[in-house]
This record gives sequence, C-alpha cells and structure tokens, in this order.
Amino acid sequence: MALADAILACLTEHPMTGYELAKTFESSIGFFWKTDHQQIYRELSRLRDRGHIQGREVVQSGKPNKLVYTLTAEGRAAFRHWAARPSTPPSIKDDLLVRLYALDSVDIAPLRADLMARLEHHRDRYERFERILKKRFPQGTASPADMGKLLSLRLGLRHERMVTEWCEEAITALSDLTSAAAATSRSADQRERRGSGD
Amino acid sequence: MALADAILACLTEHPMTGYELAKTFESSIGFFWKTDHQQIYRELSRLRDRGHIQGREVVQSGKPNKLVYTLTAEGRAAFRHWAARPSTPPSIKDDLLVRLYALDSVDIAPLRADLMARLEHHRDRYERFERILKKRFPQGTASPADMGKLLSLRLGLRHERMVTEWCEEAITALSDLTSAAAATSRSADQRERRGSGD
DNA sequence: AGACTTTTTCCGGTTACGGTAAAGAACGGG
DNA sequence: CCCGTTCTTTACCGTAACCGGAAAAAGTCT
Repeated sequence: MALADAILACLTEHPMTGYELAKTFESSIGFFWKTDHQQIYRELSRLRDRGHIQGREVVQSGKPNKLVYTLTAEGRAAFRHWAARPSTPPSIKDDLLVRLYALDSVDIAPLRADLMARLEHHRDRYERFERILKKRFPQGTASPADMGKLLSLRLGLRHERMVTEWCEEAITALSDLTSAAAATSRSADQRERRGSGD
Repeated sequence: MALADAILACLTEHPMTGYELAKTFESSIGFFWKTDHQQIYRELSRLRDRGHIQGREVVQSGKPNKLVYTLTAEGRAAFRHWAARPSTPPSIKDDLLVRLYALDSVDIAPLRADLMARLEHHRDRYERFERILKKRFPQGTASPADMGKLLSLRLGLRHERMVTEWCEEAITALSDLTSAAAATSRSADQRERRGSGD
C-alpha cells in the first residue's frame, strides 16, 4: 500500500513520467525505498484508475512520446489523508541477523566476508550521503520546503554510520571468537600430544 | 525466501512446534522479523514438503496434541548453504520518511504526533533491549554459541538509540519550522494592519 | 456457562519481489 | 551504415510476503 503513496509523494514535487519516477527511485527517495520500473508503471496505472493521478501525453521529437503524470485533487487529498495516519514502525528484517542468530550452525568464513562487504557498503553509502548533504545543504539548514528531505537524509546518515560501527564491532567479535577457538584447539592439541606421549 | 530460513534458524536451537515458533517470533527473533502464526504454519508445511524439517506428533493430556518439528540433515545443510551466501542489505522503507519527503504537502500536526509516538516507541524498545541485555549478558560478554545473539541485540540497541535521537532532532526541527511560520505570519499580520490603517 | 489458552489449519485478497521480454525511435560512435 | 545505448512504456509470470478473518477441538479457570 505504501508504494503508491511513495509515488504520490514524488509527484507532489512536480509532474513526472514513469521513467523519471524510476530514476528518482534510484536516487533520492530510492535511498530508503527500492523498486524497479515495472512496479512503478503498474502502480501508476492503478493510481490512474483510482483517479489519483492524471496522465497527459507529451509528444517528443527525437525521443518516444512520454506520459506525464500529474496529481489530481483527489490524489493530493488521498496522500494528505494517508500521511495523517500514524505510521507503522518498520522491522529491521536483515538476513545478516538471521545468520547471526544461528551463529553456531553457520560457517564463519563466508559470514565474516559478508560482514566485511556490508561494512564497505554502508561506509560507501555514508560517504555518499555526506557528499549529498554538503552539496544540497551546505549550511546544514534547509528551507521549510526542503526540511523533510534534510531530515530524511540525516536519518540515512545516522543509519549508515550506526550500521558501520556495528559491523566493525561484529567483525572484531567474530575474530576474537575464532582466535579463541584456535587457542583452545591448540591447547587441546598440546594436551593430546602430551597424553599420547609422542 | 527468507522467512523459511528464519524458521530454520530458530529450529537450530531446539525442536519446536508452530505455536512455540509463533511465540518466538513475537519475542527474540521477532525483534527484527515480524510474522504471524498463519505464515509460520504455511511455511512449516512447505518446509516439511521439502524435507527440511520433520514433524513428530506429541500426544498431550489437557491440551491439544502438538506437532514438534525437528531439523533434518537436509534442512541443516540447506540453512548452512543459505547462510554462506552474501546477504542483501535491506532498505529502510519507513512510511515516516515518505511523509517527510513530501513535508509541504502534509499536515504537520498529525505528523508531529506521529513522530512523538515513534519517539516513545523506540525509546521503549531501547529500554526493553537494555533490560534483556542486562539479564542475558550481565558481563557484556557471551559464550561463542550466544555471541550472535549478543551481536543482534547490540544492533537492535544501536538502532533504537539512533532512531530515538533522530526523532528528537526531527521534532525540534518541526517545531522550529512552525514557530518560524507563526512569526512570519505575525509580522505579515502587522504589516497588513499597518497597511490597512485600522 | 462463558472466557481464555493451546494448537493447528484453511481461506482469500492484495501487495511486493524478481526476472524476462518486447517495442519503437533516435542519438552517438566507429 | 550498423551497433549499442538511452529513452520510454508495457506485458507476463511465478513466488513470496502481508493482512485479516475464521474455525476447529481440547482443556482450564472463573
């Protein structure tokens, strides 16, 4: 139900085509909401059927014609209405946590590799967000119209930093665990060597 | 595809019935993975069909009989195999961010109320996690078997603290915004009063 | 008797996720 | 001129997830 509203949210800015929306969902709003163009187009037809948006064909030369979608009054009202409802806090739902939950039934080598890849991923995103922040909000402040985007960006930054730190913690914890295991197996070896009297 | 693996992860601990699993998904693993009992039972039959788990009926007196599910060797291997694949970083996908993204097309009063509810929600969860941490890991350390659960908990803690801080930031930003708007409308009033020469 | 817990199951609808594919036009480079 | 890429929309498919409602059948507690 929320994808439709995410699209409406995009269209409150200015009318857009499905293609542009797909681009938007790859960058700005897509930082916290992933979809592909197929889902967008499907959702757009549904929204049009509901009368929340209106398509207007724009003839182009040099490019295929495009369908620019505009919010209707109903669509605007529907979005406003949706936005006035309390949000439901999302759950984290990260595969990694499932792996960790059953850590002793899992191979640690690929898990550590995964954690390191994730560390890099979140670090990259953090830096990317920082660059965007510096570029779009050099003063660290925003006009009322852009305040919400600043706040979203700030959550993104906080989130990526938080996960990055956690990844580092997890990686060292995992290393400690394996080195401890190696130490015990070494001492077990010694015991065994002594015991067998080699 | 991941719900099945989350269930397998639970069953690596010890055999369980669907009912127990549903309980587990309301507490420990459910802190970062939400489902209801219907989905669990459906997934359980699928897993049984695949041969990943095995059901054994236990006759009870005083209660309906129950079906205890145990991991099979194939199930264990399948989970191990799944866990060795790289995880996909989840997206945040929070309704609140969509609302903020289109802040100027939204009523701020319910949005602020929502933010305050969320603040309380995340604060509660933070405290809850802290209590669990103190209870289950009083030393802040864990045995190798429980290390993964400690790490998951730590992520949960970090996450809730991070969102809590962000909520506070967002609420003050929203307040600043409305008070600024009130100030400009006040001065506009004054200008108008002067202009109309009341 | 009524309410609640335990335990499993079925149903149906909507949404999301993921991949595969086509189509037509024009622009760019080689 | 062919080839690849960008632009733009649309279609289909299967599976997974989400949501909510419902009902069994047994027992316990009030």
